Amino acid sequence: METVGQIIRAKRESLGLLLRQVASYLDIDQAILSKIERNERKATKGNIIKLAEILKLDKEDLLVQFISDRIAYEIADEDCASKVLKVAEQKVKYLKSNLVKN
Amino acid sequence: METVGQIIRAKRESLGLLLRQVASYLDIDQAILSKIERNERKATKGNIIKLAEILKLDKEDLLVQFISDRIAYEIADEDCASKVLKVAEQKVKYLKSNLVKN
DNA sequence: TTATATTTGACAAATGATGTCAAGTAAAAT
DNA sequence: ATTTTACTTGACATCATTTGTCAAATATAA
Repeated sequence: METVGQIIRAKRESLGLLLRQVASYLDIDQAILSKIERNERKATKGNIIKLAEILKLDKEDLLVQFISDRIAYEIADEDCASKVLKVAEQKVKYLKSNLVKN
Repeated sequence: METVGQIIRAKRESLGLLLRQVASYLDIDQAILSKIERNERKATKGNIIKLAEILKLDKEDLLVQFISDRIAYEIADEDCASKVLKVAEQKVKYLKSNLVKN
């Protein structure tokens, strides 16, 4: 079970890119990218999109990893976590079906 | 598909309680409670726990509704929403299995 | 050692969450 | 029809979190 940070670091190193190079492409300090890769800071959605570009990763996949990381972290300490996810899925479906109408 | 706000308002009214009474029990201004009930503001976790008490609602159930509301709202605009939830579920399981060990 | 890459922690700025307050509206009671 | 009561609204204040910068510390490699 990989985190976004691990995915990013692995791919960055396999491409032989430096923190400073990637960070400059994202327009952030390399300190932040270093922290993102070690899950000490969270990326923004914009960071993720740019990362997918420069690291040649599938944007959709990376976004899924990113958002699911956030959610998992958010509810991991709840003992009703899996019930929460089931109910959330129903609510999302409901919201989406209404988006079409409105 | 009910939101937490709708659940709270329905139960408060069925108990014949006023916004001001419930709000004072939560130690917040009634304006906030009014907004929470109409989903214009989000409750805190503490609010929810106190609401379950005073409205005689099951605490676990209400928390599930509360957190799933948050998550659904958070990802409703993503078109990969249901994939996100599936991956999140796996990650939660993984995190939980490690919590036992550490 | 020297150079290069990464990490760390202190701090600043921007954003978002949480709350107060007072004036506004709506409905019911007098 | 006025007054009272309950609720709603929006402007604003305060506080916490997020997001970032910077420089010094630490590793890694020439």
